[in-house]
Amino acid sequence: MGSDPASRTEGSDPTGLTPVVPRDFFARDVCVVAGDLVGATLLLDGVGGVVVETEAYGPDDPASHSFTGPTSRNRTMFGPAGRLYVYRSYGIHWCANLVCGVEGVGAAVLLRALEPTSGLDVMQARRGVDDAKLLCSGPGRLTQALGITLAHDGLRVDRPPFTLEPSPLVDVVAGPRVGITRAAERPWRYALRGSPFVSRPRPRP
DNA sequence: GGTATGATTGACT
DNA sequence: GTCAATCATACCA
Repeated sequence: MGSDPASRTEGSDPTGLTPVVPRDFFARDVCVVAGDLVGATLLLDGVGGVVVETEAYGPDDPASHSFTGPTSRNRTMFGPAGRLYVYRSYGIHWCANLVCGVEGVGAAVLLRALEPTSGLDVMQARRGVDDAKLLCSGPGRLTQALGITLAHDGLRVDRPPFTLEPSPLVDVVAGPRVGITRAAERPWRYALRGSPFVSRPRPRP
């Protein structure tokens, strides 16, 4: 004991060690978190890599699932920050988001791409491809490689089976979001500059 | 009740 | 470049 509660994550920690994710990391503006997540290392059961591409979906955002209010699908978005919001995309893929901001507002960061660093063999088996650039370069590919499904919806990303280790000092670039029709002009897509592992090489014209 | 849409991917021309 | 797969949700009658 004796450490500042504000510097610790919620819940008990049997190790007594300092958590790598500050408790308030996700309780900030969704665009700031989306940028700060670039460079972070995300693992699920030891499988994953470095986040190289994210997108922010905020309140008052016509492109966000939260725009029309809570539903059975998006209720996790309106819960506590730092949890996983998983939804089915195009009836085929899973997409993973990290809930941000003040509880009840409905903001989240879409994980769009990772640079694979751990458990390459597991990801290759799940994806059915060997090329590292095809393992996690896209929101649907990323969830398939890590094994994320609706079963992970609502779980905290800073506790097992997940680990998240943010990393400062990365060169982040921003551009328009991908694959949306509404509010498409907002530059809320963030990526690691020059990374060959992003889902699209450059922002769309 | 029906029908259109989508924060995607992979296969194909 | 085009297009199908596949289904929960949104919207309309």
